[in-house]
Amino acid sequence: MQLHISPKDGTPIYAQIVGQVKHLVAAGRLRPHEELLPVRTLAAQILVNPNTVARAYRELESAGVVYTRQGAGTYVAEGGSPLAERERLRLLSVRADALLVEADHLGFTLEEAMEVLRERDAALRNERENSHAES
Amino acid sequence: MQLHISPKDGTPIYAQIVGQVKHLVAAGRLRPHEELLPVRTLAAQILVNPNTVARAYRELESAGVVYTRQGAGTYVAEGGSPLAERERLRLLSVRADALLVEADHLGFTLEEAMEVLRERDAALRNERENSHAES
DNA sequence: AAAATTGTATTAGAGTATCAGTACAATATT
DNA sequence: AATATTGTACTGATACTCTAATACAATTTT
Repeated sequence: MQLHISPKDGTPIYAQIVGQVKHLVAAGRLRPHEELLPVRTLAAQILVNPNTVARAYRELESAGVVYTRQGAGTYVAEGGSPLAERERLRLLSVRADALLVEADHLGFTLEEAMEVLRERDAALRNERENSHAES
Repeated sequence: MQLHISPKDGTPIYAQIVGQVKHLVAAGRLRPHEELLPVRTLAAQILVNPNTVARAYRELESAGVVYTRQGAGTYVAEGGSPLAERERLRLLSVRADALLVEADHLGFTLEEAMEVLRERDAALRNERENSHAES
């Protein structure tokens, strides 16, 4: 599991871990039920305190991205989180609004924004293909 | 200018102001060259320190959303910011990635995510229409 | 059963962000 | 020119975030 941490990036280390793991899961580089590195191992690898990794794992569990079994390990959860439809839509709308406001401000049309979205989606899917090929 | 501030929302007051003004501009409720409320007036309206509003206005100016003339006032800027194409694309891609990762995790397909995006865009445009009708 | 490995809990400290108080500078208005 | 109105700069107090240190609990392995 390759994580790239920038201690002085402004964004907290634990948040960087959360974001990158989410991205890895979305990209399929981490498959359901696959075990994440133990907190101490990952902590040693990226040179931070184990608690920092533990916090990231806790947040990921809250988000439904992973599940943990104390003494055993932390594993990638399967399927989407079982949230109510209304809540799923609300969460996605927040991101959509952010994208639209940013796009408008940057002078992109809706069509252009959607084109960018398609391209980024293709990039994500490409990562997924590569990761399957590797393993 | 109607702003809804939640002092204990977790997100800083100045950030709430920034976000809502950006949204208002994107929705056309604030037109180019329109004057924002003076820092003291808005501060009194939402019951915060003028400095907090001033900070928000400063951030908005850095973002190219408004321009300020000391002694005169703060006004909505026109057009998109004159950023390099590469930078514009990068900024939008950040939002797009966030949307896609979230969508994947929530179990939305790309098509569904794009549909949500269209709906939210329609909602934004609707706000715009209403604000024009009002004024 | 013992030891090793894993996640968890609690506490504390350093740093930073947030906001308020006050005084200042530039522009507009009278 | 004088006054009022606007944004700005500086300082400081408080609260909170982030990280680390240490000890604990549950599970797996030997």
